[in-house]
Amino acid sequence: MGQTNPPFMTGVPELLVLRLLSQREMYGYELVKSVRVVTGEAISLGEGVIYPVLHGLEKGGALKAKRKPVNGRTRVYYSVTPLGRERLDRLGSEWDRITTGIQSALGEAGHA
Amino acid sequence: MGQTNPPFMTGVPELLVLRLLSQREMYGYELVKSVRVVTGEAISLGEGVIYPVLHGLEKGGALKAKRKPVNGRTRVYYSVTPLGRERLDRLGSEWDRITTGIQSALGEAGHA
DNA sequence: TATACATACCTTGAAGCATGAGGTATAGTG
DNA sequence: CACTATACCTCATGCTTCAAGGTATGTATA
Repeated sequence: MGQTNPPFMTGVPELLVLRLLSQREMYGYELVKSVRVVTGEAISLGEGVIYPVLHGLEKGGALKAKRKPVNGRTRVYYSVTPLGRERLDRLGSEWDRITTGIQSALGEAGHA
Repeated sequence: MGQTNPPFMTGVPELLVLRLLSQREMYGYELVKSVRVVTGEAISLGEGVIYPVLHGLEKGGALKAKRKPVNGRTRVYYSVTPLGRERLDRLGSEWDRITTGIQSALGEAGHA
Protein backbone atom coordinates (compact mmCIF):
# COMPACT_ATOMS: atom_id res chain seq x y z
CA MET A 1 0.00 0.00 0.00
CA GLY A 2 2.83 2.30 -0.61
CA GLN A 3 3.95 4.70 1.97
CA THR A 4 1.61 7.02 3.80
CA ASN A 5 4.23 9.12 5.53
CA PRO A 6 7.18 9.45 3.21
CA PRO A 7 10.23 11.11 4.69
CA PHE A 8 10.74 14.85 4.35
CA MET A 9 7.48 15.49 2.54
CA THR A 10 5.36 17.04 5.28
CA GLY A 11 4.55 20.60 4.35
CA VAL A 12 6.21 20.33 0.96
CA PRO A 13 3.02 20.22 -1.12
CA GLU A 14 1.73 23.35 0.57
CA LEU A 15 5.02 25.16 0.05
CA LEU A 16 5.20 24.25 -3.63
CA VAL A 17 1.57 25.11 -4.32
CA LEU A 18 1.90 28.51 -2.67
CA ARG A 19 5.14 29.18 -4.47
CA LEU A 20 3.84 28.28 -7.91
CA LEU A 21 0.61 30.18 -7.46
CA SER A 22 2.52 33.23 -6.27
CA GLN A 23 3.98 33.46 -9.76
CA ARG A 24 0.78 32.99 -11.73
CA GLU A 25 -2.70 31.64 -11.19
CA MET A 26 -3.15 27.99 -12.08
CA TYR A 27 -5.71 25.21 -11.80
CA GLY A 28 -5.30 21.95 -9.96
CA TYR A 29 -4.65 19.62 -12.83
CA GLU A 30 -2.09 22.08 -14.15
CA LEU A 31 -0.33 22.21 -10.79
CA VAL A 32 0.03 18.44 -10.72
CA LYS A 33 2.12 18.56 -13.87
CA SER A 34 3.85 21.81 -13.08
CA VAL A 35 5.24 20.49 -9.81
CA ARG A 36 6.93 17.65 -11.64
CA VAL A 37 8.48 20.06 -14.11
CA VAL A 38 9.78 22.75 -11.78
CA THR A 39 11.29 20.22 -9.40
CA GLY A 40 13.09 18.49 -12.22
CA GLU A 41 10.99 15.34 -11.82
CA ALA A 42 12.26 15.04 -8.24
CA ILE A 43 8.84 15.54 -6.71
CA SER A 44 5.56 14.24 -8.03
CA LEU A 45 2.31 15.07 -6.30
CA GLY A 46 -0.89 13.22 -7.19
CA GLU A 47 -4.28 14.84 -7.47
CA GLY A 48 -5.19 13.28 -4.17
CA VAL A 49 -2.57 15.51 -2.63
CA ILE A 50 -3.06 18.70 -4.65
CA TYR A 51 -6.81 19.11 -4.34
CA PRO A 52 -7.05 18.75 -0.58
CA VAL A 53 -4.19 21.23 -0.19
CA LEU A 54 -5.92 23.66 -2.53
CA HIS A 55 -9.19 23.38 -0.62
CA GLY A 56 -7.48 23.71 2.71
CA LEU A 57 -5.58 26.81 1.70
CA GLU A 58 -8.70 28.37 0.22
CA LYS A 59 -10.65 27.69 3.37
CA GLY A 60 -7.83 29.27 5.33
CA GLY A 61 -7.98 32.38 3.20
CA ALA A 62 -4.58 31.89 1.59
CA LEU A 63 -6.00 31.25 -1.86
CA LYS A 64 -8.82 32.65 -3.91
CA ALA A 65 -10.71 30.43 -6.38
CA LYS A 66 -12.15 31.56 -9.68
CA ARG A 67 -14.19 29.25 -11.96
CA LYS A 68 -13.60 29.46 -15.67
CA PRO A 69 -15.34 27.36 -18.31
CA VAL A 70 -12.85 26.32 -20.97
CA ASN A 71 -13.86 24.17 -23.92
CA GLY A 72 -16.90 22.88 -22.14
CA ARG A 73 -14.82 21.76 -19.17
CA THR A 74 -14.65 23.79 -16.01
CA ARG A 75 -11.36 24.91 -14.61
CA VAL A 76 -10.89 26.31 -11.14
CA TYR A 77 -8.10 28.84 -11.12
CA TYR A 78 -6.42 29.66 -7.85
CA SER A 79 -4.46 32.77 -6.95
CA VAL A 80 -2.62 33.75 -3.79
CA THR A 81 -4.12 36.31 -1.42
CA PRO A 82 -2.05 38.71 0.69
CA LEU A 83 -2.62 36.33 3.58
CA GLY A 84 -1.31 33.53 1.41
CA ARG A 85 1.82 35.49 0.70
CA GLU A 86 2.49 35.88 4.39
CA ARG A 87 2.01 32.18 4.77
CA LEU A 88 4.42 31.52 1.93
CA ASP A 89 7.00 33.79 3.52
CA ARG A 90 6.68 32.03 6.84
CA LEU A 91 6.84 28.57 5.27
CA GLY A 92 9.82 29.59 3.16
CA SER A 93 11.71 30.85 6.19
CA GLU A 94 10.92 27.68 8.05
CA TRP A 95 12.18 25.65 5.11
CA ASP A 96 15.44 27.60 5.09
CA ARG A 97 15.85 27.32 8.82
CA ILE A 98 15.46 23.57 8.83
CA THR A 99 17.48 22.77 5.72
CA THR A 100 20.29 25.00 6.91
CA GLY A 101 20.30 23.25 10.27
CA ILE A 102 20.36 19.81 8.73
CA GLN A 103 22.96 20.70 6.14
CA SER A 104 25.11 21.89 9.00
CA ALA A 105 24.60 18.61 10.82
CA LEU A 106 25.29 16.48 7.77
CA GLY A 107 28.30 18.58 6.93
CA GLU A 108 30.14 17.55 10.07
CA ALA A 109 31.76 14.98 7.81
CA GLY A 110 33.72 12.57 9.95
CA HIS A 111 36.28 15.10 11.08
CA ALA A 112 37.03 12.70 13.89
CA MET B 1 -1.26 22.08 21.97
CA GLY B 2 1.41 23.13 19.61
CA GLN B 3 1.69 21.46 16.28
CA THR B 4 1.49 17.73 15.89
CA ASN B 5 2.77 17.56 12.33
CA PRO B 6 5.16 20.46 11.89
CA PRO B 7 6.21 21.23 8.34
CA PHE B 8 9.31 19.61 6.89
CA MET B 9 10.10 17.53 9.98
CA THR B 10 8.93 14.08 8.89
CA GLY B 11 11.91 11.77 8.73
CA VAL B 12 14.28 14.39 10.05
CA PRO B 13 14.72 12.90 13.52
CA GLU B 14 15.63 9.54 12.04
CA LEU B 15 18.10 11.10 9.62
CA LEU B 16 19.82 13.11 12.33
CA VAL B 17 19.98 10.23 14.79
CA LEU B 18 21.50 7.91 12.21
CA ARG B 19 23.94 10.56 11.11
CA LEU B 20 25.14 11.41 14.61
CA LEU B 21 25.43 7.79 15.65
CA SER B 22 27.38 7.01 12.50
CA GLN B 23 30.14 9.23 13.86
CA ARG B 24 30.24 7.90 17.39
CA GLU B 25 28.03 5.95 19.73
CA MET B 26 25.83 8.02 21.99
CA TYR B 27 22.96 7.62 24.44
CA GLY B 28 19.50 9.13 24.15
CA TYR B 29 19.81 11.99 26.55
CA GLU B 30 23.08 12.92 24.91
CA LEU B 31 21.50 12.91 21.46
CA VAL B 32 18.80 15.32 22.56
CA LYS B 33 21.39 17.93 23.36
CA SER B 34 23.69 17.04 20.51
CA VAL B 35 21.03 17.60 17.89
CA ARG B 36 20.54 21.14 19.11
CA VAL B 37 24.24 21.80 18.90
CA VAL B 38 25.06 20.34 15.50
CA THR B 39 22.07 22.01 13.87
CA GLY B 40 23.05 25.37 15.26
CA GLU B 41 19.98 25.50 17.50
CA ALA B 42 17.82 25.26 14.38
CA ILE B 43 16.34 21.93 15.34
CA SER B 44 15.40 20.77 18.79
CA LEU B 45 14.10 17.26 19.37
CA GLY B 46 12.52 16.34 22.68
CA GLU B 47 13.02 13.03 24.43
CA GLY B 48 9.54 12.06 23.31
CA VAL B 49 10.90 12.11 19.79
CA ILE B 50 14.36 10.66 20.31
CA TYR B 51 13.51 7.57 22.34
CA PRO B 52 10.80 6.21 20.05
CA VAL B 53 13.11 6.72 17.06
CA LEU B 54 15.92 4.92 18.86
CA HIS B 55 13.66 2.00 19.75
CA GLY B 56 12.22 1.78 16.27
CA LEU B 57 15.63 1.78 14.62
CA GLU B 58 16.92 -0.82 17.02
CA LYS B 59 13.93 -3.02 16.39
CA GLY B 60 14.54 -2.61 12.67
CA GLY B 61 18.13 -3.72 13.07
CA ALA B 62 19.65 -0.36 12.17
CA LEU B 63 21.00 0.25 15.66
CA LYS B 64 22.61 -1.84 18.33
CA ALA B 65 22.09 -1.03 22.01
CA LYS B 66 24.63 -1.49 24.76
CA ARG B 67 23.85 -0.82 28.43
CA LYS B 68 26.53 0.86 30.50
CA PRO B 69 26.22 1.75 34.18
CA VAL B 70 27.79 5.16 34.77
CA ASN B 71 27.86 6.76 38.21
CA GLY B 72 24.98 4.62 39.43
CA ARG B 73 22.81 5.68 36.48
CA THR B 74 22.31 3.47 33.49
CA ARG B 75 23.08 4.73 30.05
CA VAL B 76 22.02 2.97 26.87
CA TYR B 77 24.57 3.55 24.16
CA TYR B 78 23.52 3.10 20.55
CA SER B 79 25.72 2.42 17.57
CA VAL B 80 24.91 2.02 13.88
CA THR B 81 24.92 -1.42 12.30
CA PRO B 82 25.84 -2.06 8.65
CA LEU B 83 22.13 -2.21 7.94
CA GLY B 84 21.79 1.16 9.63
CA ARG B 85 24.44 2.59 7.37
CA GLU B 86 22.55 1.50 4.32
CA ARG B 87 19.48 3.12 5.74
CA LEU B 88 21.40 6.32 6.37
CA ASP B 89 22.68 6.32 2.81
CA ARG B 90 19.21 5.85 1.42
CA LEU B 91 17.73 8.52 3.66
CA GLY B 92 20.55 10.90 2.80
CA SER B 93 20.00 10.44 -0.91
CA GLU B 94 16.30 10.99 -0.48
CA TRP B 95 17.02 14.16 1.46
CA ASP B 96 19.27 15.43 -1.31
CA ARG B 97 16.78 14.52 -4.00
CA ILE B 98 13.95 16.39 -2.35
CA THR B 99 15.86 19.47 -1.24
CA THR B 100 17.43 19.80 -4.67
CA GLY B 101 14.02 19.55 -6.30
CA ILE B 102 12.52 22.16 -4.00
CA GLN B 103 15.46 24.50 -4.25
CA SER B 104 15.06 24.32 -8.00
CA ALA B 105 11.37 25.14 -7.69
CA LEU B 106 11.95 28.01 -5.30
CA GLY B 107 14.76 29.30 -7.45
CA GLU B 108 12.45 30.10 -10.33
CA ALA B 109 12.46 33.60 -8.87
CA GLY B 110 9.76 35.63 -10.56
CA HIS B 111 11.36 35.63 -13.97
CA ALA B 112 7.91 36.37 -15.33
C1' DT C 1 -19.72 2.49 -33.21
C1' DA C 2 -16.51 1.34 -29.82
C1' DT C 3 -12.29 1.96 -27.57
C1' DA C 4 -9.03 4.47 -25.38
C1' DC C 5 -6.59 8.27 -23.59
C1' DA C 6 -6.06 13.07 -21.98
C1' DT C 7 -8.27 16.60 -19.46
C1' DA C 8 -10.35 18.11 -15.10
C1' DC C 9 -12.69 17.90 -11.05
C1' DC C 10 -13.37 15.31 -6.67
C1' DT C 11 -13.50 11.98 -2.01
C1' DT C 12 -12.04 8.46 1.01
C1' DG C 13 -9.53 5.13 4.14
C1' DA C 14 -5.22 4.02 5.99
C1' DA C 15 -1.60 4.91 8.75
C1' DG C 16 2.76 7.01 9.88
C1' DC C 17 4.93 9.97 12.89
C1' DA C 18 6.43 14.33 15.56
C1' DT C 19 4.98 16.60 19.60
C1' DG C 20 4.14 17.93 24.43
C1' DA C 21 3.09 16.40 28.66
C1' DG C 22 3.66 13.35 32.12
C1' DG C 23 6.01 9.50 34.76
C1' DT C 24 10.09 7.14 37.41
C1' DA C 25 14.49 7.33 39.63
C1' DT C 26 19.35 8.71 40.99
C1' DA C 27 23.05 12.26 41.86
C1' DG C 28 24.56 16.64 43.15
C1' DT C 29 23.97 21.45 45.03
C1' DG C 30 22.40 25.13 48.12
C1' DC D 1 15.21 19.27 52.52
C1' DA D 2 14.18 21.31 48.10
C1' DC D 3 15.63 21.88 43.52
C1' DT D 4 17.97 20.98 39.41
C1' DA D 5 20.37 17.96 36.18
C1' DT D 6 20.79 13.49 34.46
C1' DA D 7 18.63 9.52 32.23
C1' DC D 8 15.31 6.47 31.00
C1' DC D 9 10.46 5.83 29.32
C1' DT D 10 5.10 5.95 27.45
C1' DC D 11 0.99 7.91 25.59
C1' DA D 12 -2.91 10.52 23.13
C1' DT D 13 -3.48 13.71 19.66
C1' DG D 14 -4.22 14.84 15.08
C1' DC D 15 -2.23 16.50 10.97
C1' DT D 16 -0.98 15.11 6.53
C1' DT D 17 0.53 12.36 2.47
C1' DC D 18 -0.72 8.75 -0.34
C1' DA D 19 -3.00 5.34 -3.51
C1' DA D 20 -7.08 4.12 -5.34
C1' DG D 21 -11.32 4.99 -6.99
C1' DG D 22 -15.22 7.93 -8.89
C1' DT D 23 -17.53 11.35 -12.39
C1' DA D 24 -17.62 13.59 -16.78
C1' DT D 25 -16.19 15.80 -21.26
C1' DG D 26 -13.28 16.11 -25.48
C1' DT D 27 -10.50 13.94 -29.00
C1' DA D 28 -8.21 10.53 -31.63
C1' DT D 29 -8.23 5.92 -33.49
C1' DA D 30 -9.83 1.84 -35.60
